[in-house]
Amino acid sequence: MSGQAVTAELLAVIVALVDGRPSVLTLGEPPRLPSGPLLPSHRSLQAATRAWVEEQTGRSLGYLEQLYTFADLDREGDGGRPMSVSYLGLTTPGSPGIGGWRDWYSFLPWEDTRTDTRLLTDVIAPRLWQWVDADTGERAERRRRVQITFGLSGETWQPELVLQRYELLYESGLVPESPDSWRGADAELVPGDRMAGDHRRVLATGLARLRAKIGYRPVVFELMSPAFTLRQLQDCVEALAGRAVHTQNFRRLIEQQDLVEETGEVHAGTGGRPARLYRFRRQVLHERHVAGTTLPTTRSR
Amino acid sequence: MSGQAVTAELLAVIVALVDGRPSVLTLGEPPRLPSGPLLPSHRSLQAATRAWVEEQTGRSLGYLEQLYTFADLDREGDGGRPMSVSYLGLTTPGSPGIGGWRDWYSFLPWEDTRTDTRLLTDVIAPRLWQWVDADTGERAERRRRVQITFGLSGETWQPELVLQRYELLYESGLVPESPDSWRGADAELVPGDRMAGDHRRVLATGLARLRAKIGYRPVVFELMSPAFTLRQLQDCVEALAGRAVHTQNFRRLIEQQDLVEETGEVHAGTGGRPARLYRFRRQVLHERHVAGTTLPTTRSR
DNA sequence: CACCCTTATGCTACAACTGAGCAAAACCCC
DNA sequence: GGGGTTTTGCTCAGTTGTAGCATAAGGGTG
Repeated sequence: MSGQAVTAELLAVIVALVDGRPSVLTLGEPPRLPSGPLLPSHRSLQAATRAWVEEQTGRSLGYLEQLYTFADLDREGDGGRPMSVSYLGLTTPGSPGIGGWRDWYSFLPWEDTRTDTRLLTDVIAPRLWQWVDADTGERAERRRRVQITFGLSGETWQPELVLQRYELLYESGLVPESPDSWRGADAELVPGDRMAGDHRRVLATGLARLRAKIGYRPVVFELMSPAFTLRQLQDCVEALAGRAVHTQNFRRLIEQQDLVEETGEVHAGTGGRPARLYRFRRQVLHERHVAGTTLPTTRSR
Repeated sequence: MSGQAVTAELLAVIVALVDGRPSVLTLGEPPRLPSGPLLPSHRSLQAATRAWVEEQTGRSLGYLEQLYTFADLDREGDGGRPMSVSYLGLTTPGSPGIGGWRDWYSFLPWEDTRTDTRLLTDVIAPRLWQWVDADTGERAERRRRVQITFGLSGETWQPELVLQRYELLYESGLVPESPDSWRGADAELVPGDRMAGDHRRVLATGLARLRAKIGYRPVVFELMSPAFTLRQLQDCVEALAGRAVHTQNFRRLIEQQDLVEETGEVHAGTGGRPARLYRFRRQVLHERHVAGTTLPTTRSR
C-alpha cells in the first residue's frame, strides 16, 4: 500500500491594486494563473510558490496564504494524477514581468455590486430562476440555493459567497466551462471572461478567502502603497468587498483600532479638501489580535 | 520541467465528544493520527480521507474539512518527498474500530483553561520567560510573542491561537519533539503527551481551526447526540473553546438564533431542575448564513 | 414534609458597538 | 466670491454584549 505517485503543481492567485482596481496576475490567452511544478530544490510548498511567482513577476510577495489542495480524478491530465496546491498572494503592482494584471471583475463581473446591480437583477437572476424551474424535483432545493447565495427575495447579499455563486452558475450551465450536457437548450451564457481549465474556480476561491479575511485580519494594507489617504483605503476595501461602505463609520473603525498613524503630510489636488496621509502601523500585527476591517456596511442597496 | 513525483498521504484529525470530553481518534503507541495514502481508486482527496477514516473507525463522518497541505523537505521519509494533506473531521463516538479516543487535552493540556490555569501560570510561563531572557538580541521580540500568544501581562487569552502557542513551545525547546539543539541545558519539558512525527502539530492546527469555526458556523452540533440539553451543548462548546462561558447569555444566543427546537421531553436526574431537551434544526444550514456560536465570554479569569 | 442544595430558566440594568445622518472645514474651479 | 467636491467631526438611536439578580423545579435529608 505505498500510494500513488502524483505530480504536484503550485497555483497562485496574485492580487494587486492597479489604478485602484483589484487585479489578478494572469499569463497567456486564454488567461491562466501563474503556476509551476514542485521541484526537488524547493524547501516547502510555500517556498516553491514564492519562487515561482517571484521568478514570473520579478516582485516579492508580501503576503502568501494557502488556499486549497485538490487532486480530483476528472481534472485533465494523464501520466500521473495532477495535484494542485493553490495559494493566495497579495502584493503591489510594479512591473508584472511577463504576464499582466487583469481586473478580477472582468472574470467575475457579477461580484462587483458597488454601484450597479443590473447585471444581477436583469440578466443573471432571470436565467437562474429559469434553471430553478427546469427541474421539478429539485425545485425547492434550487430555489433556496439561489436565494441565499445571490441574496435574492429578501435575503442579504453576502460578499464572501463568491465560490458558492460561481458553483451555482457552473451547475446551472450559465458559464462556458460548464459541461455541455448541463447547458440548457437555448440558455444564454452569463457575461465574464473565461480562464484556462478550472482557474476561474480557483480565482473565485481566492476572492472568497480574501473577502472573508479582510474582516478579521488587517491584510488590506499589503495592497496599499506606504502612504495613503483614508479614502484610498476605503476605496480599496470597497473594491475587494465589492460593495460600498459608510465613509464616516469606516474612518471611525480604522482610527479607533489604531491601525494607522498620520505621516503628517497631506494629499491635495483631488478637487476637495486635502486628505491627510497615513501609514500602516506594522506593529499592530504583533501587538494583539487586531480585528481587521469589519465593514460598516451601508445597508442601502 | 516536469515536476517532482511525490506520494500523497491523507492525515485526519477526527474529533468526537467522549463522556463529555473532546477527544481525538488515534492509533498505536506513540499515538498517531489515522492516515492513509492516496490511491488511484480515490475520486478526490476528500473522498480518500472519508474512505480511510470510515475503514479505520467503522463510522461515517458528518463533517470533513481540509486543513492544510505540507511537503517540507525536512520531514522524515526517503524515496520521494512525502506530501501530507490534513483534514479535520467531526463525528460521534460509537465504536472507534481499531484505534481509540484520547482526550485531546492530554496532548495539549495547557489549552484547557476552563477551571484551572496553574499549569500556565506556574509551570509554562516561568519557563517561557527564561527562554525570553536567554537571547539578548531577540529578547523584545520573544517577549511580545509570549505575551500575545499566551495572554500574559495584561493581554487576553485567545483560544484560537493554539498553533502559535504550540510553535512557541516548540521553538523554545519545551516539548520533547523540539530539535535537541534548541533545548536549554537544564530546561524541563512541559507536560503533555507526545504524538508520532509532527502529528501533535497537526492536532494543534485542527484544534485552532475548530475553535475559530464554532464562532461563525454551527458545527458544534455535529458532535452532539440527536437530543441534548442546553447545558450539554454549553459544556461541549466550553470543552472545545477551553474556556467558560456565561450560561444565561449562551442560552439567549442559541435561542434567538433559532438554532434548536424543543423535543418536548425533559432530561431529569442531574440533581437539579430537569432540563428541556432540544434538537438541532438542520434546516438552518440552508436557511441563511447563520452566525454559529459566538461565545458570550465570561471575562472573569 | 420542611429545608437545603443543585440545576434550569427568566429577566433587567448597563456598557459598548453599529448604522445612519447632519454639518462644518478646506480645497478646486470659474 | 460662490458653488461644487472631498474630508473631517459629531450626534443619536437602535442593537448587541456583559453581568448579575431572582425564580422555578427537581433531588436529598433530617
